[in-house]
Amino acid sequence: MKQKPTLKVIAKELEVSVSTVSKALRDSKEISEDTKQKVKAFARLYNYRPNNIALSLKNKKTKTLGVIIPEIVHHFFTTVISGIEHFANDKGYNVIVGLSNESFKKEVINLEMLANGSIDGFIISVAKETLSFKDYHHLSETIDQGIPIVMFDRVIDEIECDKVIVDDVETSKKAVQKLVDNQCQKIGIISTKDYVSVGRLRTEGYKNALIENNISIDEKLILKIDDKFNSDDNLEFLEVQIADYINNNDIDGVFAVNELYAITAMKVARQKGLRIPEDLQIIGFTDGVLSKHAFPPLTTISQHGYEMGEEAARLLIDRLENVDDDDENYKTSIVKTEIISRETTKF
Amino acid sequence: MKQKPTLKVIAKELEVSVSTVSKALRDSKEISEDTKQKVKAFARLYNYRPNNIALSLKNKKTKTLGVIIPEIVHHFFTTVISGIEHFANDKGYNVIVGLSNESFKKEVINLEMLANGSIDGFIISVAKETLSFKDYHHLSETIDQGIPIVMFDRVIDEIECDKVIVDDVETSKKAVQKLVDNQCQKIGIISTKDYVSVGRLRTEGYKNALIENNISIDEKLILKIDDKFNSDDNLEFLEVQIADYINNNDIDGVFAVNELYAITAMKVARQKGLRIPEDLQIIGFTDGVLSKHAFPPLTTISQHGYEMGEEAARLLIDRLENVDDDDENYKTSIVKTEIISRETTKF
DNA sequence: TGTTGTAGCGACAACGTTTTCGTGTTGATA
DNA sequence: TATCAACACGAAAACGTTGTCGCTACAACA
Repeated sequence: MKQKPTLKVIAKELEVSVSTVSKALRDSKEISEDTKQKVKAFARLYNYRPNNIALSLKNKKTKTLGVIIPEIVHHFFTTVISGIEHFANDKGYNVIVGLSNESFKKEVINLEMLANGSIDGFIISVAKETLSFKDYHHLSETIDQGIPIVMFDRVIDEIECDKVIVDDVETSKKAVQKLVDNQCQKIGIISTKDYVSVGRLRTEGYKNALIENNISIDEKLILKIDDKFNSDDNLEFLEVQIADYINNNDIDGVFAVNELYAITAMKVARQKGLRIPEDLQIIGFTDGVLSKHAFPPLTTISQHGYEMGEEAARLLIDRLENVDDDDENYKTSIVKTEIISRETTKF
Repeated sequence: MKQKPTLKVIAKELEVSVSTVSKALRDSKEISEDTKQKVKAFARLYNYRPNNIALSLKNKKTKTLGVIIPEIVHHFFTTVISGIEHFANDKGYNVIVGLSNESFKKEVINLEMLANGSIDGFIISVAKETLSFKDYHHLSETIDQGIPIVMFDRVIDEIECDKVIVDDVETSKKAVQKLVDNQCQKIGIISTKDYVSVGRLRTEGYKNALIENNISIDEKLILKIDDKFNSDDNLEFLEVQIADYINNNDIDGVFAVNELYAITAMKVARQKGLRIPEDLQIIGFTDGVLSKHAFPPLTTISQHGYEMGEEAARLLIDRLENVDDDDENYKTSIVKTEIISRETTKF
């Protein structure tokens, strides 16, 4: 087992000082070509690499980004992480991932664990519990300590920071408009409780579309699912709620605010003997593997998670590397969405 | 913006020495109750937290695990990460994620980037490219430097380290046996090229099952897909290959070594007018969202990714925290699998 | 009174870097 | 020969911690 060599051991071996070695390796012109060659050869031979931790301590920068998300077993989040990783790695940053599991407490713990010097900044999508508790002290304190945060997807208006979102209202409106254009007479929405910002906004878009088409809003057609926590656990409960909803409202078009709701609606409809898209047209939000491989393939709205991730990383790194100039003027990037027409809509 | 206080500023403020502050906070009995109270109160007030980086440097431990996987947009890997995260966090470790994108070069870069002090050990599932190149120097060098590695899923026999796998051969045999028991007459397998260890092993299990049932092995029924890189890009190519295969062999049972292959086979079969499971029974390896929500829901083998992640983290942390005693006796954990019978098989 | 013990605290080194500043040796110049 | 710049290198500080050691003051003891 070869231990990693340090400057010190190289220095001792070559009978020069630590500073000389350091300078030689960084090609300082203070050092003669001769010594440089010797030091570099030796370093190469022993595969010297500067210790990141020591550099972090010295530079007060870790070149590491902390990403905190509700859950990782979720296609949208993984695409976002991919985007973050890609951009960050390109810029020489590492990514450290924390999972909140939709729990406020875990979110706080994760944040605190990483805020003690381990990372330079955060990219975060807040937990549902945090949203429902409306307790954001951990976030504002972190920002207060000079650690920048970029929020994406699930975002908090009250907190001032960079944000990356899709235009939920406008996008949802477009989706519902598509259903209207496709001759749907009775259009419903399967959404979340209002404390989840994206659910609220998408419902708003749904309403806007109806209003613009002079269709009256029927609150019975608005289903707000309450899945506070991990959705996988209460899959059956979800199915029951959606079955109830579909059985009690003879809708012929439905807009679901996420993939799972859409797929479940499809399943329930099939059990009820409805043909898709003839009897019921469905559009889901968030394009994931499920939508693509569903039968029939689901018409969805693509959020471009990868691009969101890249953009979030870009905003964060920009802020980290230009601390001085544009302080405090926070941006919120809106990444564009796209309707991917597949087979659960007539067109 | 409040900067994080350090021991030094607390010391200056309280007019004591840095060591006194450090000791007071760690409840050393060298310090009088009086001073302890004062220091602690002050620290609480200013929300003092020790700087992780400084601790890492001092202790030569980062309490961070590096996880390197081929891609994150993949349900199996995300469940593994969940398991790792959970166990690691419980033990006070953080997790830093690197993506190889199935590329040898990126795997090496990621490894080197993290091996310079940033992490205490690795958990890795190697890239397909690495497997096909058979170039493992980066892995052996890392181990040589005293940084332990735990491999999972895609594993390299030649490298000595802890490993977490499923018993691919035995599990696949069971799956194929199920098809035999379900009266399938002509059973095929959709696998990967042999350099992917899991593909090779699963094919072996397939053959074993046939041999045990005195069924002769027909190489034409063994399809070895060559998707060297990211599977999402050449989805169509995949479909063509599988369509060719299904159209040219009138199989009535097929075992696919992963979820995507199984789903694609189902799609192709449907297009051909085959009824599932009446005309064709399908079993997939790796239980993911796709299988669960497919239509009809897919019978699969669950790999228990979460448990694999936990086990990998356990092995790694065990090794990190007991460096002295059981050096060099590497374990390979085999986590058990389970056939989840859904609707693509008759029983 | 002199010795010993101990409570309470500070100085310092160490972890591995980078960087500033100083210093000794050379060779050229006045 | 004295002065000075250029060159090549070393010493030391700094980042924030922890732990060892040493020091002082005072109390207890012989």
